[in-house]
Amino acid sequence: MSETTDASDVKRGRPGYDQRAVLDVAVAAFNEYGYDATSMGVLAERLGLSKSAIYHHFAAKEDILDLALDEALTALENVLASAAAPDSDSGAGRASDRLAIVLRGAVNVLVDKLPAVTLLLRVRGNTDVERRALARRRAFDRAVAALVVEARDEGSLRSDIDPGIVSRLLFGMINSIVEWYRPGGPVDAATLADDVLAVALDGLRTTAARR
Amino acid sequence: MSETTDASDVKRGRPGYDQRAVLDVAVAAFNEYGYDATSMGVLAERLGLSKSAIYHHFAAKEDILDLALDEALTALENVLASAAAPDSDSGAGRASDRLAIVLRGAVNVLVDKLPAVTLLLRVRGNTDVERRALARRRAFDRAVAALVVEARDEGSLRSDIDPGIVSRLLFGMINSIVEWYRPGGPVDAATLADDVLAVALDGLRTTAARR
DNA sequence: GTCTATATTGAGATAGAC
DNA sequence: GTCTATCTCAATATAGAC
Repeated sequence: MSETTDASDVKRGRPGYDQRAVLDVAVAAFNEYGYDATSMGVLAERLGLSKSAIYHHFAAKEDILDLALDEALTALENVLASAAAPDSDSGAGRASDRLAIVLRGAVNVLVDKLPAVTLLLRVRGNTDVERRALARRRAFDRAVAALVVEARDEGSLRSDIDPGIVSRLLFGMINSIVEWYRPGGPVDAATLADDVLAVALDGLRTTAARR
Repeated sequence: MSETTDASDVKRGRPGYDQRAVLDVAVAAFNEYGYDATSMGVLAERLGLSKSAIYHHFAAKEDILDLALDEALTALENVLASAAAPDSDSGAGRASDRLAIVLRGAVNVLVDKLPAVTLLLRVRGNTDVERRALARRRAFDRAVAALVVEARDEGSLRSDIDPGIVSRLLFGMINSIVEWYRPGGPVDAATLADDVLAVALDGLRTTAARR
């Protein structure tokens, strides 16, 4: 798995792909066509390689998926860890503050690692690789749901809606960003995170229009 | 396509499937494994039929997809039509009222036709059938986005967030319901629609916690 | 690190009997 | 409306040379 490469190894004169370059092209294709609908043949075409050359970098098609999913999941898990760490700036603050940190962090990860997270969100659980990824994703969701319960219990969040539904709707909103967000577009990650938090916490209705 | 069948034709003694019964089983499988990952072979297994028997009901695998997507899209388009009709109870009311009708209607369609809508939301656009479905879906999204603009312009919705982002986040939240909602579970469609509207319009934060 | 084969499996779909 | 048998093609993956 670990390649002894120096930095100059990335993007050299002729193709000469390394694992990372193959990964990026593959993940982009997976997101475009869907994992199953993407054959090693079209991957090879996009890379300008033969199919067999890809097998020099990955032992199997599913290993490409595995590596991409791990990238997304690790980033998300780090967000949770940083919000929970007592030594961080969020430390042992109010649950609602920690929740805001996690939501903002999730939006940032999503934008930062858009291809990998997009792939993760489409995993169905057909194979062992996919099931392992789903298990890690569910653990993340459970941790956020627990944070929502905490925030409600401390009085920061409304208590008239089931916290399970709240956290699902929250992440439904956040996760849907992968469907339309494109880097380099008109909206940056920070603005996007602000908007998500604004809608989620204060809603869309103007104060004038509230009954 | 149109079968001259009476009502007693559905579910007779021996298998004796009609198109609808095949459709339902197929769509369930498509949602479980993904369309591409679902072979006619496993479909046949689930139906207790041979592969070739399925071709008596549908000329091609993609025709099954086509019919299911049309079901979901027609239902969503009807929601729009009913909210826009000047003779309906929503008629030519305020844009925010019509928007609320559409959102509530979309949640109901989603719950009512959960398998078909789930399938629709996962379409990538690889084939003509999928591209046609995506085009219809985009038209729906555009109509809702226009309604959001109207509601903002009349002063009902906050104007500090781009209306394009607002409508995307709104439908991100609503569409994500297919990921976890299961009929017969603890929450019914009406409650769910109430919760979605409550979060979207008024937000999660308690009034006490607002700065 | 890449290539040209090729092995092997499983896919969607058809023919034609019952 | 369903079956068995089969066609055809494309998929993942491997062997072994350069």
